Amino acid sequence: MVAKILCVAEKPSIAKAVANHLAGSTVPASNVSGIRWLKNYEFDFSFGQPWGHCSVTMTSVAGHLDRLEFDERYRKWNSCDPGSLFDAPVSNIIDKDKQPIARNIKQQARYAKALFIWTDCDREGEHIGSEIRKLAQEANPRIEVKRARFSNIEKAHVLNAARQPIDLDELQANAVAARIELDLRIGASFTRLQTLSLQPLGEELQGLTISYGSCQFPTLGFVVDRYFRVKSFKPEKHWRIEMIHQREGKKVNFRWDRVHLFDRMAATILFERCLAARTAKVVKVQTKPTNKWRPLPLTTVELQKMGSRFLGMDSQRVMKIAEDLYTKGFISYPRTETDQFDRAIDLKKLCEKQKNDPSWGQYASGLCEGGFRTPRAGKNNDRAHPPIHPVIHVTRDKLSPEERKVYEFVVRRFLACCSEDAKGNITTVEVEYGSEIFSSSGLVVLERNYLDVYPYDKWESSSQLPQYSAGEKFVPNEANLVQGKTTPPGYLTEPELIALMDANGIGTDATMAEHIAKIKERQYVMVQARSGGPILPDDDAEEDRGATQRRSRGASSRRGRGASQNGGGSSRTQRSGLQEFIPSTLGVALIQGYDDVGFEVSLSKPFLRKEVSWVK
DNA sequence: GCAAGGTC
Repeated sequence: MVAKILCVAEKPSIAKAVANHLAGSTVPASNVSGIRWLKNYEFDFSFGQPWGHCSVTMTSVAGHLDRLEFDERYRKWNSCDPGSLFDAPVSNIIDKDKQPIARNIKQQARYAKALFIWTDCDREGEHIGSEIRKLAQEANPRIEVKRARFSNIEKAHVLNAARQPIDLDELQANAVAARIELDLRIGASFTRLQTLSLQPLGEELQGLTISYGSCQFPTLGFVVDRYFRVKSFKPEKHWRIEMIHQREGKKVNFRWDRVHLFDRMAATILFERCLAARTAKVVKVQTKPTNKWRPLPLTTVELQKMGSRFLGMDSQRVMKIAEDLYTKGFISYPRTETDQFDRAIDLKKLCEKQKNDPSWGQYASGLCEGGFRTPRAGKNNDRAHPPIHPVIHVTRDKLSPEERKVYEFVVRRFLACCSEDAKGNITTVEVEYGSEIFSSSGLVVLERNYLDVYPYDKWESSSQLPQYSAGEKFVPNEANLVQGKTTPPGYLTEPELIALMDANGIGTDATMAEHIAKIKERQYVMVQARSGGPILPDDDAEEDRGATQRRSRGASSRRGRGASQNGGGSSRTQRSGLQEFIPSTLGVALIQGYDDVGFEVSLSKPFLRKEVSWVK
């Protein structure tokens, strides 16, 4: 008799894709009673030894099945001292809406020889695998359990994974079990303690849930930390030498190599040497090619950052839309840390699918006709999902306005990844004036390449430098000692917060947006549109030019480092319209309160959480 | 009325 093997994936889309690959053709889906979107796929497949030719049922769960909860008598908020939640009995239950999924696995496991677990190859996937195993073994104690190791759903890779199964990683599964229990006990006990003891302190606190969470607090901590850095900022005076030369009707503003000095006397002495020298000497004129690199393949974190920067949506909204697009089959899985495409994915074919779009179709055609370049590879690979990319072409009328924005971004980003870098020439003129070196540069963009399809990056030719030749001397038209001062940082913006959470291991790509939404909902932080004010970390701001200055306005546009690779571009345009986070009195008080308690490890800082969720 | 992590 043919052996039966049960395969269970983490989500329906993987079950479907894997089933079709293993079967070699589209497998009909059969319904599972009690749950509309769950399907079973039945087909034959030859696993390697010892299983051989088998009859397979492929199905899935939808994330975790189990939920950890306190026993009945601890559930009411006033039923116990919050501290007792640290050792109150807890148990795993399966929510009612997940019961049909569990029932399906048990039914299918009953007559199966083996269970193959196809959950994502990450820590949570390992734990979900252990939940599936527990169910299967309840129905069939003798079932053999294996795990497929796969990092994408490309056919050859999937077939390979099916034939070389490994074992579940118990250590990782256990680490997640510990994480779940800690989060529940600490979250529930601190939340009850805070809410019950703080609410009576003020009218404004009535009815508020004053929650504590191992991720929400470090998230809030970042906002509060920045707030205090802005508040306690003391401007420092500095001085710089400005030198302007006019030639061919153009005003050339030379930058001082030292940028500025905080010592007035030193700056003055250097400035006087410049004046004493009278003439400046051109020491180097150099024109060299420069590139602006195309973007890296798209990760979740990057999608969220770009969303709040360019699409006018907060990170939670962007993720919601991206998930909808994924569910409809328009884009790939939107929760990924991977910024490198696997060789096995046919990227050209994906470009081809975009050929008929009225906006970027022509550009996509260009890629198909020779413009295609293999994308750059970033440093991250979660071995579970490819970078976010469009799966099929979708016409405008099938999308809501917000869906359209996110889909368009995903497509343009993908096409940009598959393009050539932008190319230009940068000319730098370096002069010696007194004892000091000054320089100025001009950029000519020669080939826009990926920029044509990716308007989110800016790289434009600057005004051109007049001719200079090495060795020549000239008398500057103006030389000034300019006093400026350092400017405070801005309040934290959403892309900055996401970057901090990412770098410090707070939350996962799937949950960072939720934590941000949570601290807003709890009224720990407020959001305001960034407008004017001391935003730009640019020493041109807030200059006090004093009485001696003759410098004309409008000549300062040459300050930018036109050729910086991967640079963020001018911050002024990118930052306008951005939201920034200001902590509420409550938010500040909570963070300060915890810091004042002086735990060995600060709960407002990310270090403890990072240790809990650290992988290897 | 609590957490964070999956996913539909």
